Amino acid sequence: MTLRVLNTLSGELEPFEPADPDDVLLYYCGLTVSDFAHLGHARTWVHVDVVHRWLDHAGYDVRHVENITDVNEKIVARVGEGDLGDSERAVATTFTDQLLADMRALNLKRAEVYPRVTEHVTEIIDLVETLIEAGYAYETDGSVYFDVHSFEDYGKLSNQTLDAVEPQEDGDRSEKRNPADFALWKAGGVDTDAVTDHRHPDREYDVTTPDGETWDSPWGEGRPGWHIECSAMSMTHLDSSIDIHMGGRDLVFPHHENEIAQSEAATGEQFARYWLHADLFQMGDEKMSSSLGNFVPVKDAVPQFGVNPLRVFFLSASYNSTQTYSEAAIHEAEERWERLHSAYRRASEAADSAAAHTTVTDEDFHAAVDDADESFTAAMNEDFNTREALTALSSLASAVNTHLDGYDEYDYRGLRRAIETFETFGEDVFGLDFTGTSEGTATLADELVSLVLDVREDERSAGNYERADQLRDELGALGIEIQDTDDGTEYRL
RNA sequence: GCCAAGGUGGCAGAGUGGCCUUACGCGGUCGCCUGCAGAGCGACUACACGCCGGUUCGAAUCCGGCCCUUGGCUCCA
Repeated sequence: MTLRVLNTLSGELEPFEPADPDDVLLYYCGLTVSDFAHLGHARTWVHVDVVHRWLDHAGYDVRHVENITDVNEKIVARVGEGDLGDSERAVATTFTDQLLADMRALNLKRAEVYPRVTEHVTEIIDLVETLIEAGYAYETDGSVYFDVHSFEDYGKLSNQTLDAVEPQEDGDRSEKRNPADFALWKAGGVDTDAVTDHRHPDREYDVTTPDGETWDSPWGEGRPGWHIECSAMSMTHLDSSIDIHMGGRDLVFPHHENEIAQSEAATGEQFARYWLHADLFQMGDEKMSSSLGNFVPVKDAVPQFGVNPLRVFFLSASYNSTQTYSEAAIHEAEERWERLHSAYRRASEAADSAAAHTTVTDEDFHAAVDDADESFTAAMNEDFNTREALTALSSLASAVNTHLDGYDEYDYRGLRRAIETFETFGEDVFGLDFTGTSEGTATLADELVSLVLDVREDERSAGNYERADQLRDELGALGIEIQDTDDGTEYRL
């Protein structure tokens, strides 16, 4: 059972073998904090999270680093907008705080560190100096550019040749030797044209011409280029050569291509051995993106749909295929989640009931649990096929229900195995919350509902079904669904 | 134009040569169960694989060509 992953570098499925057999160094290209995170980001996060969790499950010690880009013209563009903040750093902090809150809400495993560009300018400058000394970069008028012609392998990730890239004329930065050269360090302050471009025509700003932050460097006052930060932070917090580098497919070129060029030019080592790219999330027939303004923010979606349904929704398509937003699809995922959760609860209650015996053995049940276990593992090992893995969990739910419906006395060991499988794969690997008691509010509300249910039960016993149904309908109108079972009436919000 | 991913049943979405799985789920139909409903179980429905050729005893799955969609081509997860 070896893990195979689709490496963008080769375009092929490759056996996964970390440099150190016990550890995995994982870097995920995080966000530029210039807006609220949306479901497209959330989808990638959840998949990165599951990769992390699966590697944990496989016994690796995962060192996971995730950067936050807090220096960018788009951030500066929002200075003075509403309560976002009155400086680049303040705006970045506003969105960073929300981003981390969104991640917690999505039940993502924490990265080891969330490094920020503003905290790594020293390392960035050191890396740029190394590149200049090695002849891979040149300085012009206080700006420093990477000379793509000096790096032989340029284009190996996106499978493009310089000839294909070069015709894309840049225009404004004429001090570059070649159009494809990219900035490592930019002289002066923010690009005011870029800031203006990113301002929203319908929004009001307290500051008309905001400044971005600048730093001293050997080439004078300036700002770091976009790509250099990830190289610097990956090397600082992990190593000069790491195992996995992940990100959205839209980053393959130029961002990741440039990261490879500058990193490998500087160190002479392979920057990352496996490049995994999550495909994009679509809104209708175009991608969901901040710049297109067609996005659903995470902070709105989590309360609306719930974290478990959202995670199931994202995992119901594999990370390297596109997925399209639709409320109907998310509601379907919610039903799927409910089915899994309800089977888990039934198994737990049955295992604790007097009807469960260690002397009862349902061979079919055991075989189904074995099968779910093997299928889940095989699916995940084949490039994290979460959809197939989800299928295995559905089968497990069916197996539990079939057993409980078919037997009057229950197979205790079988139930325990099913429960453990749900917990291992559903909770630990997929990050679903099976054990949490819905919202964990065993309060006055619960007692009141119980009271109403008792009254309803009395009416039912007396044959007053009209009255009983009326109570059920009225509870339903309040958002409380009830369900009569052999073991009494259950309800959920 | 170049690079990349993809085109599968009403929807959504796995499957990469012959257990075809018409996977799993949603939807729909019918049974069981239930006072009813819901949930659950069982059965059925949908016998699909962009188009045209080719390889093969046999292809959704391999090869060639074409059409279309999405993404990237220096703001992008």
